[in-house]
Amino acid sequence: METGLPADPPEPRVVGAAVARRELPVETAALARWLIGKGLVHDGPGGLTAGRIVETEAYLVGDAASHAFKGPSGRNGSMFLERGHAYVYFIYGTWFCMNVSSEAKGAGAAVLLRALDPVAGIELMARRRGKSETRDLTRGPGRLAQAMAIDLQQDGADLCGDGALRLVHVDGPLAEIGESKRIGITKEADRVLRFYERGSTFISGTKKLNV
DNA sequence: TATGAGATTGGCT
DNA sequence: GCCAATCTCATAG
Repeated sequence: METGLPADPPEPRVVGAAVARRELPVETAALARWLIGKGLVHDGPGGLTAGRIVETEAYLVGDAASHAFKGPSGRNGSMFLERGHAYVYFIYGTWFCMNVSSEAKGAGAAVLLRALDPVAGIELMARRRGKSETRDLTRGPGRLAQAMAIDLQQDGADLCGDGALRLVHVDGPLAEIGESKRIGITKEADRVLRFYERGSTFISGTKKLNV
């Protein structure tokens, strides 16, 4: 892999052009698909980390599997922000997961970021994760958040501004996108609302989920 | 006030 | 393949 590249690439692949809010598709599943291949940058503690989004899941309005299904609560408030804001939650007493809020203010829907392809700050990610295997740095929502230093401090952050955590455009060919059922849920388990970059080595779960 | 389930991961069998 | 770790919320008593 990557053996044909020059020894010292002059620029990272992240172009850095911020994603404007008006570019984001208004419907949640469309946003989940659109986010594949876009970049996530965090100018965080210890330095900058960035990755290409390669796996997402959509949690729609009126979706029984969504945290917003029963209305706003203390935890899920950021799901009700206008599209393009971060919704970060703490799960299983151990991990954080990051979502991008979708649709209109007050709607209550979001896209879960499940995996990244690391682009910048890989050594910093490895330190935060306590792991050296690049493939294990950002494969899965909990690992992704830990590698990018995303926690409740980023909950509610505007991802379309010039803040520390932001969405950006990335150079390169458009990814071929696969679809499947969502992972790890029991309600609405048959709905096809997971999107991923075909062939990426950073897809979470088993090989069957990357066809 | 108590209890159980949950959009996960890592370690052990 | 199984299970512990351990926070937040919803539901029940």
